[in-house]
Amino acid sequence: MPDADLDALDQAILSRLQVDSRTIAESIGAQVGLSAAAVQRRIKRLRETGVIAKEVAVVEPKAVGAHMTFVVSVEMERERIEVLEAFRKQVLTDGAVQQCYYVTGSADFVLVVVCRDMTEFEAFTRRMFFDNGEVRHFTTSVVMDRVKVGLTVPLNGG
Amino acid sequence: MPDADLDALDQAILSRLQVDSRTIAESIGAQVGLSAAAVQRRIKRLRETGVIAKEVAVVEPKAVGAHMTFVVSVEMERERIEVLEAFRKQVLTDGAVQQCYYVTGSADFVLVVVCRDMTEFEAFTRRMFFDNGEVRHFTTSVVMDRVKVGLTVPLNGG
DNA sequence: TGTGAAACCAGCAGCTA
DNA sequence: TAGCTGCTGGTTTCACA
Repeated sequence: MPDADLDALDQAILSRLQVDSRTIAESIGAQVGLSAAAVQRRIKRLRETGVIAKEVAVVEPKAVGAHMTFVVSVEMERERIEVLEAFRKQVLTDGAVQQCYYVTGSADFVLVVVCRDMTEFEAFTRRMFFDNGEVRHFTTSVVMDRVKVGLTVPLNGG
Repeated sequence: MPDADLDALDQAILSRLQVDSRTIAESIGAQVGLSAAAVQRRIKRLRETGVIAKEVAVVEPKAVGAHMTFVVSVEMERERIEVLEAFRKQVLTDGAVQQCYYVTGSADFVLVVVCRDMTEFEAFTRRMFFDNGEVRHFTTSVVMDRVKVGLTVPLNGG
């Protein structure tokens, strides 16, 4: 559902909801010059058309004992479609993988991985890379600071 | 606020809210064996203690014309604290930067950047890298597929 | 815009560790 | 005692006409 052409009002609504999805319609309406009901109608439409993909709670990793984050670049042995597909599936089912991007360049995949500690990360690398004959090489970067973390998308009128 | 020791009930609640923050308390309660009021109390506490950092709407990038995603590794000229701090600030204010991690290894920062098209990305690299004398080198990977994108944190009882 | 339904929130009492 | 539960009434927010 690409480009569900959104007017400035929709964009203003989205820019609020991207920051705080609990903002009540009345408050948004006051800001953008719309009645609460009108705002709710637009939000409903944004949900139905898939512009708003989902609404989620963001959990502070440290608060649940997930103290370490890693950025891992992965290079596959061969770029056969089956190999890539199998790796995709593995990634999707593994809870430690927060994000995975299939990219151009020297690496094939870039992963963001969240673990309790180094031991857990080692277990992760074993099940994901060493036990997988199709992984040629991987490079780990330890995250020292999560400078900016979000899924916010730039909106022209944002 | 590290390790606000959460029991299995809290974890079960979080695992639902991480996927869909609009899940109503009654539904969660039915699943975990708790009254709606009790669930609401716990959610409130999780918000107040910062375990739930925020609740956000996730916007489908393509739906708002953001068709391209990039993973960019950045190496700074010198690792002086001022230089790093200045870069941090720039990152935080730039809407195209969705995520930024300060990492160990050959790169200093890893960015996830979202743009409408290549032209916009070129403008981004100019203002962020070329106009910044402290950036020694950067490497761009174009994202072909966002295999897995989220901020979900693994919960032991998840 | 307004009305009905639904979800959330605060106060109270009882139970358990 | 402290903390948590379930219950209930009052309020806010939402959804639909």
